[in-house]
Amino acid sequence: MPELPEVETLKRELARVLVGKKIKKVEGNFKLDLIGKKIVAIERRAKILIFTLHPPHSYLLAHLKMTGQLVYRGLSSVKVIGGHPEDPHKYTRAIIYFTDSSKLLFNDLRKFGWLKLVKEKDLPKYIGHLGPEPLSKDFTLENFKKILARYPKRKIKQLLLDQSLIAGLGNIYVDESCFSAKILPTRIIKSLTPDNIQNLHQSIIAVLKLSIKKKGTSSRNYVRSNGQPGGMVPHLNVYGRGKEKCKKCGEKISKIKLNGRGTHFCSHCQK
DNA sequence: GTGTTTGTTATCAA
DNA sequence: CTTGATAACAAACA
Repeated sequence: MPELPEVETLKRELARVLVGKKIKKVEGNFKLDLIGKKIVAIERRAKILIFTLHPPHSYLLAHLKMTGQLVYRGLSSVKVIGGHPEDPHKYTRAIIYFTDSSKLLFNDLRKFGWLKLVKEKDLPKYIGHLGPEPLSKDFTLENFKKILARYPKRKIKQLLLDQSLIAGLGNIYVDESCFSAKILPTRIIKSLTPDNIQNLHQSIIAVLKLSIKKKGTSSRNYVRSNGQPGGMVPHLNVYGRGKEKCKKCGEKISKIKLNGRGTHFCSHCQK
């Protein structure tokens, strides 16, 4: 599940290799009129990648949803037995070729992800409703408190998943942030103490930063731009660890459904 | 055949 | 306006 750290990893890796490249050809079903356009910058907003193009005033947006991958295949002439992991396959939905013969593959097993060519004036439709970036200076403790105060009756997990309030968290990092803050994801917001809120604010930032450092969580489909997995899985405390032992106290990790989402926590460490 | 996996949006209900 | 629930999208996996 590509969430903020995974998309940020892709942004950084792809920016290094794609900025300055000109598009030669596009294959796939997304009807992208990109031929002759040049990538001049790559940004991220929430879980959306934004490729700034030249000529100006148009952008290529990418959302990987649950199983999308963006894999870059450079100029390596190395032959790999059985084929490169980055080569096109059954789930390759689009390929963008560059004039230097390198290419970018968009793979997506479940077809929820998308690529879109968007004019500048239409950008707000895709990113205008999003809340603050948790790793930006907009995400202050005061700001976070104000957001929470608006929805006193929600469960904290539900609020953290709402992209219009805080941008970029998904199921993995919400569960991990709650563990790190020692609060249950089921807690009603108005029951949270100032200490709880401060811990949660710091935990969100710390968990996201650690995952970016480890290049993201590859528990399912996510891979880095080179096709390799990220290194965050060994650092997860609760997500995907139902029935395993808590690393801190040894208690069995609980797994429940909360608002239709698999939700993981330690009932001893989190209150 | 059944349930589970999850990002996002739409829709309906209270 | 808030909130909660459900469906829709799709395909693999146990």
